[in-house]
Amino acid sequence: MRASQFHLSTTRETPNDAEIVSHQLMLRAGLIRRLGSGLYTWMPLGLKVLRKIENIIREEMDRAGALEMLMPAVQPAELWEESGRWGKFGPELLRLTDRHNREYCVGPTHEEVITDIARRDLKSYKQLPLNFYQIQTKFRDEIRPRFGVMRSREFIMKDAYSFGIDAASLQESFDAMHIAYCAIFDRMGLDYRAVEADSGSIGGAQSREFHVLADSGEDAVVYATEGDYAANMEKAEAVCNDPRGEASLPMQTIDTPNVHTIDELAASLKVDATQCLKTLLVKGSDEKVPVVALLLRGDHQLNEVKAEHLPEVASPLTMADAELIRSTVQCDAGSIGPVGLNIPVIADANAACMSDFICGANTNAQHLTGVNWTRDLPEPIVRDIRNVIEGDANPKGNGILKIVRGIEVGHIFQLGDTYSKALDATVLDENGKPATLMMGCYGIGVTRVAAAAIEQNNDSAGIIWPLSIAPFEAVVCPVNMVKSDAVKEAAEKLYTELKDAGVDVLFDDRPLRPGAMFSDMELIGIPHRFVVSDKLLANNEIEYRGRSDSEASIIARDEVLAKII
RNA sequence: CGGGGUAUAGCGCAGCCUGGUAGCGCAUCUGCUUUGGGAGCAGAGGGUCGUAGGUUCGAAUCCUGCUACCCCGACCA
Repeated sequence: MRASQFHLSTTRETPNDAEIVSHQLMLRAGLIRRLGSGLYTWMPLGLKVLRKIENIIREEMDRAGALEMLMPAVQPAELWEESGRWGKFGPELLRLTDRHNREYCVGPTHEEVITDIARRDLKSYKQLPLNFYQIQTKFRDEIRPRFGVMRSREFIMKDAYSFGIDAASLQESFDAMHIAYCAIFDRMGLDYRAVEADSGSIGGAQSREFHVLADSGEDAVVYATEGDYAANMEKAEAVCNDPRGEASLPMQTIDTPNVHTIDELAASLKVDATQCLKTLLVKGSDEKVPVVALLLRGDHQLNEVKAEHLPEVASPLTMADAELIRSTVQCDAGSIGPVGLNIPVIADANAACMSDFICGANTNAQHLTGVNWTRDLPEPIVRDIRNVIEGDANPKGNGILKIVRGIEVGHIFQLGDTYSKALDATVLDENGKPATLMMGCYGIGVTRVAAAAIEQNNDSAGIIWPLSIAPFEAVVCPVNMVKSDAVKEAAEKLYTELKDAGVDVLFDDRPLRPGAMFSDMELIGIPHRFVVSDKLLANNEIEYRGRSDSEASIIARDEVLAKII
């Protein structure tokens, strides 16, 4: 491709509403243009990147035996009513009405459609297992789109859905996808982790998220320093190996005026937050237990997903409001404690192994010190309800937990029979009896991968594309071609040679000064750069510089192909 | 949804307080010179100042409504 005919459109200045580096660089390099909130046009240069990402995904999905198809973006409401999601899905589902007043949504995902296909098309266990996928535009009306295509409303996703006769078959499909995903992200040259994720309300089902590691990531990824344990924050298991200390202090009531938070409590008593116990009141799961107390060590944070899964706790998790707190403990939030409570008390393991601790006295402006389990209050129910913190013990063995930031680019998940049951998708099994299909779903955010790759690979000059997803693999930069026929001829020849060798090469034939040309090519992140100039030609040489090399090197003209093939 | 902010040329901004008919940098176009790290000089084009109304002799500027966009928050015991 010749740059003069490719509409490269780079800018030196950064648009002021771009917060993170990938968004800034994508705009500056001319990969994308914003149309509206969370809506982006992919320019020719950006589309080349998307196509390369898609092709890698396609090749690996095909290799894993999945079949590509294409479903409609707009879906009838009836299907969603059948699955029960028309009512459950919140405002992020974009709903619309056609001229006949029939209701539709723009698909944020395609479980309903694919399950509908399956129930109509699949009749026998002999047709299984199957895995269908598509690469298609989705729409989710995000509360707050941000970070460019990282969290946009319209985005391109690869979604796949597997169908098996039983749980074992589902597990096989799931494992095959796990392998395929690793192959995909390996080929893209990304630093990523596959982590255990919360599997929602479906018990026993497996769920893995694939995160590209980057400091700007929106998710916390937890991994163990020894062994291969890795999980996201919702799922990461918090364990407590510390023994409970002996009770050494008597329980005392102290006045604590103007103390409402753990920080204030620790500061006023000059103790560590780890000595304080935090009591949270949440709504219970039924009318008989309207309120449940959740206990955490002062420095720990509640994990809402874990709490929500507890049978005693209402789902979705709802914090008790001021009125409910008043009627339960006769004091305000900030002075609540577990001593003398006659509601279910659920403590995190670390909270349950505290001794001589400090907590609210259930009277405003008072706290208790020297509190001890068994002696002063009954043993609590112990459950994992907190977020892990850096340095926690590895729940699966030796070592400790570390926390890094990640960008979720893929998710594989065992759906089981949730949708197949709701939509009655069955096939006949070996005994001629109807069997409900076991489904898995597997997503990759195609557009997000592009942003994540930049987030992970950039420097002050611009993007540093991994070779496999770079818009061009190499660029030929002639110096002062307008004046030198020799340079023009040599550059044309090099360009043709690279092209004929199968290299996706850009020929920067624009009449630019070298500085401007180099800056542009670095901004858009082309991995290999070859410079042709009169001086170099005199010695039959070419200058080569890899995008992440600190310096250029001079190579012989006939070493060019060997350099990159 | 709550709070804050912005809207002036393609992009980044000034002008607004104190009303008098719009300017700077980058980009664009023309010419000449220049050509190994975002060139110099000379010239040119481009804006219903988000939108609707109000005040005024006169509004980018003051007032009101609307719209769009951005940021922060939605863990508090």
